[in-house]
Amino acid sequence: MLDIRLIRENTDLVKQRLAHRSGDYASVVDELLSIDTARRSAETERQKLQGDRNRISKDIGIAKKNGQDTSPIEAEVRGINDRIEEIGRDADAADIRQRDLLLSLPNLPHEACPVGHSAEENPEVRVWGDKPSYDFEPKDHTILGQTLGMLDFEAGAKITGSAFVVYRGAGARLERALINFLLDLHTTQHGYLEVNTPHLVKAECLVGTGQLPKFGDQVYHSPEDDLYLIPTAEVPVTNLHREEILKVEQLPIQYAAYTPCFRREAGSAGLGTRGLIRMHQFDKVELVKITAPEVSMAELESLTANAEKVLQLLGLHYRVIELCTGDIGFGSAKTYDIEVWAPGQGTYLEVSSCSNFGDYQARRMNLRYKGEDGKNRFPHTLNGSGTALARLFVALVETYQQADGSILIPEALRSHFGADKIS
RNA sequence: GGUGAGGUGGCUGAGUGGUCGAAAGCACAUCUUUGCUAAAGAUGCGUAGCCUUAACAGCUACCGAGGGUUCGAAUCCCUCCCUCACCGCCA
Repeated sequence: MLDIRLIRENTDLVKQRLAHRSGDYASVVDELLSIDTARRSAETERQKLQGDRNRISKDIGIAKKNGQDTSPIEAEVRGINDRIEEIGRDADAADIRQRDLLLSLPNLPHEACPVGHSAEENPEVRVWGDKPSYDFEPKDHTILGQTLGMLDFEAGAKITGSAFVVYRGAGARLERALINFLLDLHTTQHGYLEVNTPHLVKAECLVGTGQLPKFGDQVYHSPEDDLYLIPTAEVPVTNLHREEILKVEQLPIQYAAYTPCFRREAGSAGLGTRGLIRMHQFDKVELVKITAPEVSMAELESLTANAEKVLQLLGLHYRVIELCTGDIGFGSAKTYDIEVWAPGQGTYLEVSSCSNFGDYQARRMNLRYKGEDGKNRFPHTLNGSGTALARLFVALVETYQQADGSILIPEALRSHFGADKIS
């Protein structure tokens, strides 16, 4: 959520930054400004009337004590109350409208975020390793997975539907080994605290991180309980501190969490979504940071490095790209994507998206910290996958496949997996 | 799911219709004094909005949430939520 005062006082700057995003928000800003003016004038009027009422009511109490007849002034207060109610309706309506508009406005891209219109303009930041070469035709993970009895897409479709999968045998074990490997790495080497959160959350959590109200059609919802299946651990983990005032000594807060993620993927079904690459449910280890504003950009770099370490240890070739203003997510001010090479696909797969949200999410969830000077401030929130499992699984089995159809387990994963190959 | 108790400021905890945004204590901050591994005293110390501003100040709202009664609600009424205890059920 943007600060209404920033919009009021630096309208041009706000419009100019938003203009770099895809989508047109100038008219929303204009409506916001006129609603804000109306809201404040109604609010001022209401508060003045409430002040009148409070004063006169006190007088009534005193007059009654003195045994005086108070019925004329009581009638006067009733008249004031009618006007308070009337003007209050305007003030409340404007307030609700203003909040709705603010929630529908995306974050301002940071000045460090490269300007561009679409994914084609995302600059490549760095590349690690090389594309592996094979003296045979590398197979797709769906072939490998089914041949080795690791992946059963038919069973997934049978019990739930398309874009759900059943991991079996070595596949299930590999998935579990990867989760443990990731959590162990981030908690013992990178200083994150492991948390294990509910997979169902209240609507306000999704508002807090930005999925609601705008992207409600992308999340699974249980109407009886008004609970939502989490699309990412970012939601429960970042909201752990919603409505709180943190102490400055608590910062930075660093959490790592494994959860399954549930996504409806409305409108994108069947589009280049072979195998594990785009599922309605997938596992992910998420990294979340809450930091002081001054250090958030540096923390984004370290968070991204923490995610990259995963791929380095597993020996997987990857590249890091920076999302341009036309491609960054709704709430993000700056984002790096990490894309791992999948030889069977002949393409890079996004396995991590590391973003600095600035104070955008903190404002939405009213998360603050008390600064050195005793003033309450909004901290910055960051998160990134560390990493998404399904696609990491794809890259791993496709990269380490052998001519005989077996799969080597990279050194770093062997103690977690308990074997050095799958055959 | 049942029964009972309860939800007040960072914490403890008063407060059952009128000058209560809320006593007192603790914690915290600044200052003073005595002096030294501490003590005493003074002052300050919630959140948000509005209006102003160089700053201060002022006003309004908030005592779990939402409604209601009233000229006036932390206080009375209704609904809901949550916490704790015991019982039931259960992985």
